[in-house]
Amino acid sequence: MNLEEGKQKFLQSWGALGSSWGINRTMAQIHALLLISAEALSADQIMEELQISRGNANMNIRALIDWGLVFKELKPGERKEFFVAEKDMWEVVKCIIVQRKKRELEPMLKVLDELSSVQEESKDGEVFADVIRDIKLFSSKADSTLDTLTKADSNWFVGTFMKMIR
Amino acid sequence: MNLEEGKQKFLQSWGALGSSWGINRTMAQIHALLLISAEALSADQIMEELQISRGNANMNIRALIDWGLVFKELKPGERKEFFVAEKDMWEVVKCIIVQRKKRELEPMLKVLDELSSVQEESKDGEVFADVIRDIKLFSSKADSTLDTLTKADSNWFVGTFMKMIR
DNA sequence: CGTTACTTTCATTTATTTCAGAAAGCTGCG
DNA sequence: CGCAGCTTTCTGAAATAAATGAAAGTAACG
Repeated sequence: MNLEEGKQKFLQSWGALGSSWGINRTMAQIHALLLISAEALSADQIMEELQISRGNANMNIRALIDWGLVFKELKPGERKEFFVAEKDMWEVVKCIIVQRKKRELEPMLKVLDELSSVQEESKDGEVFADVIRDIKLFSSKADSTLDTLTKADSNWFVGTFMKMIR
Repeated sequence: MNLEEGKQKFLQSWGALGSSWGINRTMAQIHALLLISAEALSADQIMEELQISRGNANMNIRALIDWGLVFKELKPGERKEFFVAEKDMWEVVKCIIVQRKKRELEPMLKVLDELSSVQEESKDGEVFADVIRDIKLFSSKADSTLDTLTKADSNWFVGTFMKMIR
């Protein structure tokens, strides 16, 4: 496989992976493209490379910047904006964890708290309370674990997990 | 909040969470409904409760069974099939991890292997190789970590993570 | 100022996903 | 058989999400 084929395949696969991770296909592809670019790219270069419209490119670049996965880079003497991706995989994963945690886990914990107040003396009521308690226990644990993870640096992560998995 | 309101809210929230996890809304709601039911439910009861069609119910129950999140239960003397959910949260999460790993991580690892063969003497070629190597490293680590996790039992998980996060 | 070189927004269009309901498949029983 | 009682599969319709392209907005520079 040559470099060009490899790049195409990578863009393709990263896009597919992204779409099952709450990141839309194009957003993931832009990220992939920037990941494997030696230089910062302009919006026009991204549009050209991925064959997408200006609007689409802009919106997704913006979203990636919000997530903290991509940064603006201004070249002296150029009026265009250029973009670079965060290339440290551990940082990338941390960003994604933070976003998903915020969007999913935290709202869920809030709902679970409300649901804990349900009290009813019946078989159904008991089962309900049990399930909610279990999920809450599990979610809080996940929440604090993720907090710790996202505060940790790469070496700590590698070290701890390596020990953990023997 | 009374039990009925609580149930509705739970069905609602679990459905929303599911849909950002590659599990479709209805599938997640059926799972939620079974989770909080003291008794096994029939397809008809599920249709009634969630106001969904027979076809929809059937397809999603089937999918849940495939995933290992729901089991058939045959009541003696009844021709209907009844369904119960796996209620141990740790088992539930393990199921989901296994499915997602199979659907996402493993294909990605395969692609990365192919992409490792790309060799080209240029700045771009170098960056590409570097990125692929990093992702591969990270993914393999994630892969073996998840393997260990899914083989572990609940107590081990709780213990290790509690230690890990102080 | 006003022109130029971009960036951002937004109403439409287009693609994807999900669902209801009809039709077809089983299974067991008389 | 053939009918009753369920389960499964399929297809077109409806809902949802994403992309386009043109118009509006901004900022640097003479």
